[in-house]
Amino acid sequence: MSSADTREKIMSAARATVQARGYNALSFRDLAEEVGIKSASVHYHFPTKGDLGAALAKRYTEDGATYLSSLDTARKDARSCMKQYTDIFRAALVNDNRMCLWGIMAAEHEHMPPEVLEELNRFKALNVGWLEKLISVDITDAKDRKQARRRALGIFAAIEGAQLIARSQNDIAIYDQVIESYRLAGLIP
Amino acid sequence: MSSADTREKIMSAARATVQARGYNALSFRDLAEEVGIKSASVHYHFPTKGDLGAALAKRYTEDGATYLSSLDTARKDARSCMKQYTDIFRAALVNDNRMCLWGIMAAEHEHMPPEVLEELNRFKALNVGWLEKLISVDITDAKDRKQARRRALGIFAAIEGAQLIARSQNDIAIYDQVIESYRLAGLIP
DNA sequence: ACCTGAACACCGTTCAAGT
DNA sequence: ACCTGAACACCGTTCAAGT
Repeated sequence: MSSADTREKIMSAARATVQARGYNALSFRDLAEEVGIKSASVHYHFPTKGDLGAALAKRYTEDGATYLSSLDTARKDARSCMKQYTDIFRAALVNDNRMCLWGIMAAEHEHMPPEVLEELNRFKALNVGWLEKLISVDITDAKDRKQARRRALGIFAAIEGAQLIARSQNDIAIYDQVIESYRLAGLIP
Repeated sequence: MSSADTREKIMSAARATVQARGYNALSFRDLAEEVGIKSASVHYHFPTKGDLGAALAKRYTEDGATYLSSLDTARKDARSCMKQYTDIFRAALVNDNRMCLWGIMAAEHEHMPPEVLEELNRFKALNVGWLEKLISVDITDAKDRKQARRRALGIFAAIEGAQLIARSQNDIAIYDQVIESYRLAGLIP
């Protein structure tokens, strides 16, 4: 088996664990056993836990960018597009009550080395940028543009919060209800 | 020094640490040193880390209930009341970028023993109940009432998300902007 | 009643040693 | 290039022993 394969196996096992139980719960020994090597060998691929965390966050942003750009936003109305978006976070909950990597790592913010925090910011910017574009399709006024940016930030924060509260009760219905309340209130299309 | 004093000192030191760095970062050895006893002695007061966590969550709910009932909601308009509420979460951020105990423990949900999860639900119910009351002062229609409950849940989730995103960048201005975007969008009064 | 030292199985990390 | 065993200082927890 090539080194690239081992590296990939480490990353995918680690990502699943972090989304399910958090960065702090990630153990190099458990990870090694899952992959079939010794814990010291994990350090060959990722010198420190922070390096692994940064690689996970970077990959997560890349995957997110690929997925968002694959969404068909041109021929759909804003509401359908927003549903596609909120369904991403919904899928994580359906998948064994997992959480968005950004959300869980942001909550563990104090344990994150600077490289990870930088990657988290990139992920956030990617999402807020996508949302801003979605909600400002027919905005031309400069003041409205600035408000759209902040609205997009608010939408991202609110969706992360919805995931957090639904996950804390392991109840997908709560996520759906909260998202619907955002729509009824006018926060999201 | 009485045992009650030691117990209180353990709890207040632990609460500060959890709000700043999370439940997982809480170390019985560090805690013991801060309080001036040995780590084995902490176990005398709180047999397991889960017991300590549950005690923290319970106290947090009690303190929250006391504070919320102290707020003057009778003679103020809804918007002023809501500002008093969002300022609670703002204060945690101002206090060394700390987070609401509910938010950080909800994110660490997988490490929480059942007693803690129960307490977290009580805290959430307390807050959602207070918010529901606030936003439904002049609602009589039954269908609107049900919507008010879900809206209150959404507001709580959105505020937790706002705290999470602001904290991840250690930037109180982000919190203010996101809260303002909620108000402009019509999610909160 | 309250505290302690010592032990246990865990953790991330390092490093010399293997192939 | 990739992996390993052994060691280090950490962790929560237990327990017999102290006062």
